[in-house]
Amino acid sequence: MRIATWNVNSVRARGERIAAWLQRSDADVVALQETKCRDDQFPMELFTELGYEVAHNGTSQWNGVAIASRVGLEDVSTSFGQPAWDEEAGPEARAVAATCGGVRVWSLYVPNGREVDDPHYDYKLRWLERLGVAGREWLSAEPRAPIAFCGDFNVAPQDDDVWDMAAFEGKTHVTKPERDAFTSVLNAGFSDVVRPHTPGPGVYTFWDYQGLSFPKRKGMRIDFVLASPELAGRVTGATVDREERKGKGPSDHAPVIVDLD
DNA sequence: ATGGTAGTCCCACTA
Repeated sequence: MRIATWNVNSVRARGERIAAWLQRSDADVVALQETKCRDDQFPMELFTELGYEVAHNGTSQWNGVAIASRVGLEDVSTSFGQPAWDEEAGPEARAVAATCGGVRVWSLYVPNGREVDDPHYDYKLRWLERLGVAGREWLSAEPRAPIAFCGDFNVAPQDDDVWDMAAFEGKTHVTKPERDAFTSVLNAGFSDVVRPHTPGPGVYTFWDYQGLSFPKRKGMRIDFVLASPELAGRVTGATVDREERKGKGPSDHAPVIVDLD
């Protein structure tokens, strides 16, 4: 089975590329982030025509996450107890889960902290820490559960995960609290199953649209597949599809692909 | 040549 995660930066603006990529990549399950639309605006036919079922969580032009699967899609959920930015409005559309081919897949779009002194930074930390707590609870109840946390974590956990640490002085994505919050998810029993197959430095999943970042290789590795122990043991390979960042109208993120036994 | 982006509820905000 092949699973993937991809921040598409608008599913409507990138329909043609996404359909072409699905056929080229041969992914069985793909977790999408930043669909940037409501459920009623989601281009469902694009996926159903290719044999995928879709679970989408989108409430506005912001955020939006989905799972497309051609190996089944059961027990859809949008909550792991995550905090809301606005408690009255409820949680933002940043999480959706489904059981696909026996694997519990989560598509996650971790809040962008904006600036270290912005309230969104604390929101980001709380959101990630709650993910770790939820993961720990699930594995405590079922240690052999095959669970994949797929998504855009908006954290570069190691210095090798950005092109130049000096450029991140005082910036988000690389601060110790963010890295500690990311580590809290790892400590709950999840591991980055992509890095062993894509050693750095210089392997990234995101390149800003601004300033010719992609040709200059100024990228960041912020998109991950974090697997429970049972699932991690089934991983046979992983790649970052940086070719997808090229050409006309790419997302600013590349798809990340994991192969399972 | 020393700046050059792209998405959205369209021109202000998000990333």
